[in-house]
Amino acid sequence: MTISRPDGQRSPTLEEVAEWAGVSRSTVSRVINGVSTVDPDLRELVQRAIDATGYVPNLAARSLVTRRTDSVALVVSEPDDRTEQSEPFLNRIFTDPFLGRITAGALEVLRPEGIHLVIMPAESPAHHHVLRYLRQGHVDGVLLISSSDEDPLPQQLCDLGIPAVLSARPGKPLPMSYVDVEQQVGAKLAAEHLLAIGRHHLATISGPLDMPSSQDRLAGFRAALAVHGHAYVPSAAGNFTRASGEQAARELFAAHPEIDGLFVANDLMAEGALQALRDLGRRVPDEVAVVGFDNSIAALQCRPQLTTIHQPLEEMAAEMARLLLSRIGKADPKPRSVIFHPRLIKRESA
Amino acid sequence: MTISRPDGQRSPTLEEVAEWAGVSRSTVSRVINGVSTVDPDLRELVQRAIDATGYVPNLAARSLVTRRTDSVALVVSEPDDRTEQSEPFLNRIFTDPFLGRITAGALEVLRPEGIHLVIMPAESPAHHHVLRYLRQGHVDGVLLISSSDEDPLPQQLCDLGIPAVLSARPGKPLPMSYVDVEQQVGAKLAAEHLLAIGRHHLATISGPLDMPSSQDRLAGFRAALAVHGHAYVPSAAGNFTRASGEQAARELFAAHPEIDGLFVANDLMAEGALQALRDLGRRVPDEVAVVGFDNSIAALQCRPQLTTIHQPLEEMAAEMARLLLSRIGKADPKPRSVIFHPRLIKRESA
DNA sequence: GGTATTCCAGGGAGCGCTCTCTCCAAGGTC
DNA sequence: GACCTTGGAGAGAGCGCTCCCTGGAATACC
Repeated sequence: MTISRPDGQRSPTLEEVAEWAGVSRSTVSRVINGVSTVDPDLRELVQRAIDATGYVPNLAARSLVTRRTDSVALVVSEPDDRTEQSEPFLNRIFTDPFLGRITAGALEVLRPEGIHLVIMPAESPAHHHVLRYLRQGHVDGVLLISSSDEDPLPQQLCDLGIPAVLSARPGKPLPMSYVDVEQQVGAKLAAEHLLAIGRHHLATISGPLDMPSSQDRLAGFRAALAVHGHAYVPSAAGNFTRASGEQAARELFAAHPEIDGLFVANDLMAEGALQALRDLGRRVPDEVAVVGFDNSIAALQCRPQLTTIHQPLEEMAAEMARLLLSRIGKADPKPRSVIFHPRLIKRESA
Repeated sequence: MTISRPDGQRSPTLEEVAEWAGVSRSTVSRVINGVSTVDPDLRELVQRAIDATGYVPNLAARSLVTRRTDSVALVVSEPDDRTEQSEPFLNRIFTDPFLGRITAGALEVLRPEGIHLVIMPAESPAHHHVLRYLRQGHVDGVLLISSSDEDPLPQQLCDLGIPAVLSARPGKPLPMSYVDVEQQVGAKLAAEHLLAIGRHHLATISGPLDMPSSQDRLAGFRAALAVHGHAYVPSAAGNFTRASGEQAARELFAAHPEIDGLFVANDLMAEGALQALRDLGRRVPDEVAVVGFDNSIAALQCRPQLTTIHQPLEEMAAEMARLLLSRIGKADPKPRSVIFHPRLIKRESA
């Protein structure tokens, strides 16, 4: 950094604070780091010196010796094969309420620990950029939001030995901690609710099929319906954006006009589907019942408001942060996973 | 950080690479940093040593001496007085397409320079947290998205002497670089378009009135209408979220059912207003014409699609990044500002 | 009263890098 | 051939901090 005080001089060092207080560097260091074996009078003297000089520890010097930076990265990753889409990656992740909830949940845990969170988008062509950032030791660990099966980032982080926690079950088995929600159970809740309100022609809009979570929701939905004798369930895949949900709904209803119950793999796409249904003149929920997934704020902003499957993203992110901190603290590399339970939130759309 | 190679040993140092190649630390350093005065053969030898050992420079050690970190922060700040709102800050900023466009624009400039961008939300109670992060020297400079007049962060960064660039004209005069768009001109474009399509009862939904940009858009709209003899212009303030736009529109139409032309200070609120109008049974654009602001992706996802005022956010962010880099490179602290031009994008809603 | 023990401040090494300075060798000049 | 210049490698200091170790003073123990 190039920090210089307003008057042009450099920011004070430990040594200068020590001189001000008439003590040794070590003593100031002890005060800064809250070591208890310091005489209270001296401690106060040093504290005054710190205040007087406006001292702030130099992070580079500190982390050179402690090998800690007290910050972790939230990396939002994107696989290769989806970069060609209409809506740019950055638009997508910064439009979906998902990221805000994750951030909020993680900060809830990290801030009290004095750990900073830096958010980094990592769309595919810039993967190496982010990887370099991580390898350089800017952060102590990584919260990785990775969607695709094909994403090499989890494996790479693993190889690098950087502590990391995943936001979902990895596509390939990997010795990493992760949190997840019971995707199949969520889908089952949706299926059973649609059946319970008397719908017979069910269909689903899934997420991208290279994502384990999308696969699980789709499989869970189909499995639940199979139990009730529904062998064939029309489906169309979107990419979790509103526009893709709208598009998928159009396709689905063009091919299967008889559909009267729709499970959509996230709320944003459900909102798009609602739009499509409105354009098609289908009344929701009278003619078509719609169930979303996420229970994001988008679900409340729809008309009609979305019945949806709640996943506790904030708690999940908080747990990710906790898992990461425990990995950073100890040298214990034993990966753990924590699975959360979804639940049905009944509103107007189904 | 606690990086250890998979096999448990620490990552290699310059010294080790030098030993591998049989040269001095200095030579390896020169190769790493692309200094030209190195024998090509030696350079290649060193390069092989780097590859073989998997060497990555230790950032802390480097920045301890260079006083550079090669990363900048994108800080999204929030003033004190707005934290009490219904929709949490993190939800708001990670739902508005705004941030994604800013990030994209900044990365466009920063990545080719090898500069990393870290995104940090800074809602008011956590200001000191972020400030500490910045003071510790994690970053070389700051791109500051600050909305309110009352936000102390610009002043604080100024006092700290951290290079920073603002995303809008600061509320109080400050020796900082900033970019902005001609807000008043944008509002004028909206006003004149609404008049041009024959609307006579105009109103506006503004942003929070503690934001200079909101004030400017409101003032610009009023001024343009005053020229055409409209003395009184009903207005209601939102907070740039969809829900607040919906709410504001309801209030406005309850008090002034005669409104036939509406200028909304951003697209997200305009989308909310469209929702309200639909609920009220007012046809857009036939009965009420609506003009938004931003030309965000949200404008395309509305029904009807929004006529809006385009502001080139990506280019503005890129310019912010350029201004910041020039401030970081040189010691020249002369602040500069760059003002962009808005333009009207005609679609369906007006 | 002498020795063992505890407590707490200071000294010093060293984290991994950059960067200046020095030095050597090769080439050029008169 | 003696001198100077230049290109390019190495040596060494030092960035600001932590942390181990040492040592002196204060206290406890026999």
